[in-house]
Amino acid sequence: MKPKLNDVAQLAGVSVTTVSRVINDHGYLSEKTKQKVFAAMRELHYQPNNMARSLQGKNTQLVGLIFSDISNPFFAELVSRIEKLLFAKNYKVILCNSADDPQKERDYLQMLMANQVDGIIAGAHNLGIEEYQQYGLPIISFDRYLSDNVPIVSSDNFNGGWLAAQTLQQAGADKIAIFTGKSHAGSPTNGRREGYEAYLKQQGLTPHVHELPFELSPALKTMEIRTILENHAYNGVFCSDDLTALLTANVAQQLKLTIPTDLRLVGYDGTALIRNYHPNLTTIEQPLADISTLLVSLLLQRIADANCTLEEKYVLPVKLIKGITA
Amino acid sequence: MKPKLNDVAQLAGVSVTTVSRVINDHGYLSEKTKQKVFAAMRELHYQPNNMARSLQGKNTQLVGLIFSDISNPFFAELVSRIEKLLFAKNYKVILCNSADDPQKERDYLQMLMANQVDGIIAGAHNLGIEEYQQYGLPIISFDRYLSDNVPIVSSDNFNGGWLAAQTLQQAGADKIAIFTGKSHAGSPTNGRREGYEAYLKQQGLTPHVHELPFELSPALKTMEIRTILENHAYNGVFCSDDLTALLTANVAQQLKLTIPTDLRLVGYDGTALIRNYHPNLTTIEQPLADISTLLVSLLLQRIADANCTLEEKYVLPVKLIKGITA
DNA sequence: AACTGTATGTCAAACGTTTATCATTTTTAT
DNA sequence: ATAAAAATGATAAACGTTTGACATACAGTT
Repeated sequence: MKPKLNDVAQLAGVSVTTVSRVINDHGYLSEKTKQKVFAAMRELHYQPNNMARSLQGKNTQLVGLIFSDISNPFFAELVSRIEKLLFAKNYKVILCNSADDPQKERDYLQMLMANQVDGIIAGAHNLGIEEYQQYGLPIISFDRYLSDNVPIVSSDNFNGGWLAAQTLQQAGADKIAIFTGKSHAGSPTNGRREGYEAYLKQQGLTPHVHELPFELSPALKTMEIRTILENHAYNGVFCSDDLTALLTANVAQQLKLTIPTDLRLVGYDGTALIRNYHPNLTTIEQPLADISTLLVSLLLQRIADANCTLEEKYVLPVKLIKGITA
Repeated sequence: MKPKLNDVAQLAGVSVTTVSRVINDHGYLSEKTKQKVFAAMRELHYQPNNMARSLQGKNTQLVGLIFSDISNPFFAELVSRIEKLLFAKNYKVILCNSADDPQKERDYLQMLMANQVDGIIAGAHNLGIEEYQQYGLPIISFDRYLSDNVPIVSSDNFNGGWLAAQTLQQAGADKIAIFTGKSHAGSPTNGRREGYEAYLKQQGLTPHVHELPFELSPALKTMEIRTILENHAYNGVFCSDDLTALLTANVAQQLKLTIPTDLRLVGYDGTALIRNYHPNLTTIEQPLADISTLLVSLLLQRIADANCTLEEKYVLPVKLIKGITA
């Protein structure tokens, strides 16, 4: 059996109370007993049972992370950063791939509650989940409206869309399309699209909006894109995420459209993966380091003081990454 | 406060015992009381406290996942799949990015123990961690030797290396290099390299091994690759992971080397990401679906019966994905 | 000698649940 | 009507830890 407090106490020749005091640094303790206790803990490879501790009212030091799917490099990088930051603060992370399935998301929420997580960071796609309100749990959202009093951290999507359109135009494009996800209220890609539309309108150009459902497989998406590019003589395309931009580049190559002479291309996200392995792609970078730092810091504030007042929205500036595609 | 068993009992007008029985489906229960209890649970949004349950000796239904870094798409996809499989079996996942830091890995292990995880799946890079043996916890390893009696699941690295070399040769290459990570005992990339060397030897060709340390940033790696390609007239390169293959393709483009006429290229991993967004890349696909299924299934076996005998090694077949780079 | 501060111990309650035991009541079958 | 089976309850112990109340012992100061 695993060693318990009692075993440590026996080996160290002290009482359980003393051992517990050592562990929690509580009350008077001599250096000598501390050392004895630590030695005993080491010898037995003792690990306090977190279940028992948190039953006592201690925090679980667990945080739930709900994202649609971390096999998407953007979320992978975000989750990786968040995990690192939280680990440094002595928190552990329970990972949830909600797969954009509201029921799964609901199940995950329940599960996280049952596991007594101290808080949740959510960046899932499902909107209007009333459950988020019910539990009085600290929650911070990335880029999605979940419910009132759940703060939202996001990049400046509007400005990003504007910047993308501007970049395309300045690179010589005048028939500029946007490939974006299905727009539903509260979705962040809306902001990107609005920024794009606003810029085009200001310049007297017509927006051309193509909605590619988020759930579409890359193969189907490729077909769609191919059809679109064949039927419209666009010379500039803004893709509201980098992966779609890669598909578009692939299609362009198939159609013998040279980038950036025939077709200019701007993506969105600018993960390390894209910057490192696709330095050619012009894209709008979301400040992932700042985003994750802010998400974590806000969550920890809420955990420390459930009633602390936070802003409703935190919008972080984006940055143009100049490649050669626009 | 959160509702507890007692509150549910009161509302349903039954005893705690009965509620507990309903929850655990234990003993005689009438349909009527069951419904009453379920209704009360719903009304209160009751969630059993998993901490308390597992203190009772119940499993925590928690599994620890230790990988070097999920911002690497390969691990992201693997972790994503594992999480989905485990969630379907009612397990939750605690994510650990060990960052290839032995101390962090050790800390994570401790932490997972303290959280009473039922088991661990590890694919971290650090070798010879004696801690793995100490705790009598079910562990399954991906592609790394951790300790005796920790089963290893991996793809057929040797055959993959062989296949890659063969593919390059059959595509017309005769000066074939390998770009691989630093080799240390127990590392899986060794197998890939050995397969590559074996094939070349069999064909009477000289192996050219270039070790690019795993920790190198993409920018530095790119420089290294550039130097290598400039100083050797290779017409075929096998990269022991797809990301390095992408870098090599980028460098080739800079050096005006046409792929596959001047330079043939084969990668390794074949994640969905690569297959979807880089269909041109010829690569060796690790069967991620099978790998994750097997990892999970072995772990669950070990959890169900700590003494069940498992093989030491499970080697899953790889598959050549024919792109146009070789 | 009396006091103070430091260091440890004993004991017990509490956290929320499970589970066993025993008891009681209701239902069903004969 | 009687026995067996089904349904529920009351009670308490257990899981491993924390924490408070209280007691005791010894060191160093006055």
